[in-house]
Amino acid sequence: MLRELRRQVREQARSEHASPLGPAPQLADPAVGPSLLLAAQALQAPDPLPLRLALERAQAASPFLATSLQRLDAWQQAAATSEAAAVLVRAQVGSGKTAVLAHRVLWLHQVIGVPLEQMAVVTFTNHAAGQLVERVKGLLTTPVGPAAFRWFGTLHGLGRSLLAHTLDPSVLGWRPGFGVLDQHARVELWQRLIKDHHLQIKYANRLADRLRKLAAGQGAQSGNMAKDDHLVRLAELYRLEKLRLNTMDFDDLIEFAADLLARGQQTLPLEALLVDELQDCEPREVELLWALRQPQTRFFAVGDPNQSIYAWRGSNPKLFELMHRAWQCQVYDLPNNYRSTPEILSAARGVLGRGAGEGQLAATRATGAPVGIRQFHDGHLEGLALAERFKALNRQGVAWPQIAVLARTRKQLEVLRAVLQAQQVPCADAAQASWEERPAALWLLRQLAQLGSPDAEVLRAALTDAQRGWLVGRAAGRAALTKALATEPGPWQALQRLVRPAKGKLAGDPRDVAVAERWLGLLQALPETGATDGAGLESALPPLWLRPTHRDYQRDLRHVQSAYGQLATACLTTGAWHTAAAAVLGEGPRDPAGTTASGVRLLTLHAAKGLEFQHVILSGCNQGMVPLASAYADPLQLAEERRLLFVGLTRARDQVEVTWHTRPALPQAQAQPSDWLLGIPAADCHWGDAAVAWAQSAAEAAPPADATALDLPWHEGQPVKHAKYGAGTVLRCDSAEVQVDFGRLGTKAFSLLLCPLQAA
DNA sequence: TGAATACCTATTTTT
DNA sequence: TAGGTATTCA
Repeated sequence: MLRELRRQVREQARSEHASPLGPAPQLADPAVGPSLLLAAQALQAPDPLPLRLALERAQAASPFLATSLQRLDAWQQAAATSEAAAVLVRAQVGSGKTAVLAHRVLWLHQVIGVPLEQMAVVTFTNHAAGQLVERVKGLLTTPVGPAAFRWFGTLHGLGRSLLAHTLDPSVLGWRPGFGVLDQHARVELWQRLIKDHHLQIKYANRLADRLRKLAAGQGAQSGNMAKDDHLVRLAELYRLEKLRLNTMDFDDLIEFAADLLARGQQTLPLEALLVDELQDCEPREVELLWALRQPQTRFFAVGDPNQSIYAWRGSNPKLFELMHRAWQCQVYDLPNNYRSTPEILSAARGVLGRGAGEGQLAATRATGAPVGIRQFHDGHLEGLALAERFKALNRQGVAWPQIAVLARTRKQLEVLRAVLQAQQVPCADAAQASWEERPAALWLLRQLAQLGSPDAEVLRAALTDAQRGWLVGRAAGRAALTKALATEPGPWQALQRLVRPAKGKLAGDPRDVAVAERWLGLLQALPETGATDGAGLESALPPLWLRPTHRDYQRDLRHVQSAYGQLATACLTTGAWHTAAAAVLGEGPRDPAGTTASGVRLLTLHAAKGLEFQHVILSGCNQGMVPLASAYADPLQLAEERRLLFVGLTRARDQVEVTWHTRPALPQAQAQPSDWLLGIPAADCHWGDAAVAWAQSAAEAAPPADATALDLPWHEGQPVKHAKYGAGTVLRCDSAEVQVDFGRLGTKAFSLLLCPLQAA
């Protein structure tokens, strides 16, 4: 029976992952909601008698715990003190699930007598695990050492810990003391293998995705490939190389641990298994949970199917139901939201539509302000308005970190971040900021760091790099470059020959050649100007090495300029280019002025999960962004987009404002607000002056005069000066960008935010 | 070798 | 809709 259900879960998870089109077999319409079965059981209010008995037991074991339990509501108490061996807690948003989880740990430990060392408590992030441990420590009357929490952490952490200390990975060929490859090291290893073994890999930019699909048995074909490439060989080489280096990647930690446990060679002394955010577990993580649980292991999982937003990564929105059936779990509900105002919760329910089915989300707070819905011309103008709003809030005593701006994509946030910073609003660092997320800047810094000791191979790689080294390559033809590199004594000579061919005629687009020449000059100058001070640096580097027509040009430009600034600072202390670049690479990206750890938070809807703020702006909720236009192809995806908006709205304690743009910057977005905003009950929201604007939206193609006259700093025909290009004339200016004609030097575009122009 | 054509994908991310 | 990649054609 169990085996059969387990197979079902696995198959289902896989099939949903494999083909997001079409619902999995045997399942009801996902939009109907998580599980009517679960809902029916959970509707009954907790019986007071067992609660009283439970509190008495707690009192006998630990008066401190009993006091703390009494501060919970009846639903929370019932879940935390359940006598059932397997418990599922369906926690509505903001209903105190972390408190319940912490109290459950204490209940099991102090009342049932389970040693902390024999509990595995699994969270989704290390941050969440840390918070939980702190909470548990706060409920303990006697201090315990860190060893007690050896199995508190993420599933990856647990897998690693088990493989290192409890299980025997030598069965699989790995030795004790194995290392772990992070995402970046993994990519570098692939690249090295491809190079060393002369592998032909197509769609190399989608390599991770292709390898994952291959591992899932979905074949090696991709895109419009007619013939196989060396992907299968790469996968095998990668496996062998990991063995040789005695390292595992993140996926291996989960998979190997589950595999070894399933073989049953070692049995864990695991008395209790507690899981947070169950709805987000991926198939291989579910496998590990299954392998972890022994017959005697008490199981306790908390989650909210309404907040399942990772199905695209493989998590199964039906996991609650499947677990419930497989392990005959007792189900508890936490219906009371202690976070948000009734208006916010009503709006959140509204956007969930039919998916909210059970209607058990109950508000406990006093009435607040309605949800505001406002439109702006675009992200830039919204940013300016938000800056004033945030400053006013801050003057009224709202701390910066109590304000958050949420958007569907990171690209939307970048615009807002730039404007807010330009307006001196402190913004918190982007979560997980790393150079890996800034490929253009990373590439530049790497080249500079390497140039201290020019190495022909490094330079060759730089110049022929498919994504970033395109300039020189295109100016002369990449094949010609490769040939030149092979025939000339060194890369410098090869470059020179290409940029200035013997006949004296420049090859390729003159603009490309001009930039290539600048590059050449820069590269040649670098070793000599190693001691350049920071002051001259920014003007010494060409800002145009990126392709202006590239989709990510503005983003890359910002990143590169930010990296220049950091490099300039580093040069002041370390002196030489290459050491400064290496230092900057090591310290990670620091955004320019205005960025602090305690500023306004700008987050994607996904990244905002699990957080809460006093004031929340949901920015750019245009039709086509929320939901993303592509989600319409698949009802499962569409349901997930609804949950995503639900998550966004419910981050707010006091106030939410939803905004949309009459001139959205991204092509997928339409010039109208998301349809789903209409699901918000009229009593709970306030549509700015949108009614008017909406009616006008058809006439938007030619924006009204007052929209174009919005305090733009430059106007058509205005003479301007630029430090490098000299005198020019403004061709065009919108709220984002100004285009200037510099005559012989051609036309340049500048972002208004970083605009180095002066009026002539 | 280079140009033209065909096809696919776009977004979200922890460890 | 556009931009990137593979493939085909000249």
